[in-house]
Amino acid sequence: MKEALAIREKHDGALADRSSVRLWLRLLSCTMTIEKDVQRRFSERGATLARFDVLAALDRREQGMNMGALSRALLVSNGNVTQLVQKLARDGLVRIAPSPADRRASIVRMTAKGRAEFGGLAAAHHDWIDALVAGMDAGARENLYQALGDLKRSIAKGQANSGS
Amino acid sequence: MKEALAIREKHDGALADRSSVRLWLRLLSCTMTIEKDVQRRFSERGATLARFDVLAALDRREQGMNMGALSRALLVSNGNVTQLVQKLARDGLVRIAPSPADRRASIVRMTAKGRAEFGGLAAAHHDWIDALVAGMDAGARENLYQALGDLKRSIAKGQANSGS
DNA sequence: GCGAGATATTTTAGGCCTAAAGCATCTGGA
DNA sequence: TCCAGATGCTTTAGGCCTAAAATATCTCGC
Repeated sequence: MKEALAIREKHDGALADRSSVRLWLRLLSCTMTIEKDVQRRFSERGATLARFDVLAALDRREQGMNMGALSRALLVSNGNVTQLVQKLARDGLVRIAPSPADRRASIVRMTAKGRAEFGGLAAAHHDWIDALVAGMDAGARENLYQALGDLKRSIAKGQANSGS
Repeated sequence: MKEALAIREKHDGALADRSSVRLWLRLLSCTMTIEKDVQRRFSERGATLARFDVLAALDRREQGMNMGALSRALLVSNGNVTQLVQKLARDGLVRIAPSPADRRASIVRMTAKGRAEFGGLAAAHHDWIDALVAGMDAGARENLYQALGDLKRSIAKGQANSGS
């Protein structure tokens, strides 16, 4: 019965014969488990992670952001941002205004309603994350953070070496 | 210009005031960067990660798996597996047979064509992963692997504590 | 044997995401 | 001035994923 709590790694046993792949599968497994947990909790509150991410990017940017900046900040495609922002605007959480400087561009700002919604979700969100990492002491957390920093540098190098 | 290689973390600066959230955002950023890279490379070969995962689960299971087992192995919903398997069957990479023991169930097996396709993709896949972690020495990789093990245990504990 | 609930799967409706094509507008050089 | 290419955004077509409802079948206790 204590197996019930173990987090499973995709294709455990198959493929995992190379250490780099084993590392990647474990990384993926941890991330997906957390992400699905967070997604589920958001959806219980009628929200989604993607919409939350948009609001987070807009938070404390009183002056707003245009679509391209949002797309870059969120690491998602332009078309995706269009879709998310239009729905957020329909729901009154953001407002889209034409850019005075460039008629192709629009400026997206959070509304008061958006700010209120974001505030509530953000508080819940970091409580959830806190709970998921609560089993690690400060040293273990810092160690993981640094190790991920190593990975991050390695990824940047690896991507640079193998062209676009 | 050297900023161009830096991997960005979502809502850098906002939200990241709690160490647990900073850790989570870095984890997410590393995972997403690798995953998108892998996705892109698969799609250049006319494949997708989701389909690859199904084939990987079926690999060296000569006797096949039923849909539920696949769903559990891949950590995705039943409906999702139905859809993926039906398309793989259409493309001749897997075969769906009725279970002799249970008329509700079906047994999915990889075909020779599927096995061939999987072999090629699997080889490429671990080369890509190798390249992405090549910037870390063996010690750093082992350290990250262990640190992710800590996280994994913490997640399991955290989920257990906060009910389903 | 039978029926209630469990189980295996599929269907449906809908959200997220991308690449590529298309449209509008801007900008810099001839 | 004018226009070619760059840029900002939207649309389209399509893949991934989920939760919940619907089907079909199984199983177990009476």
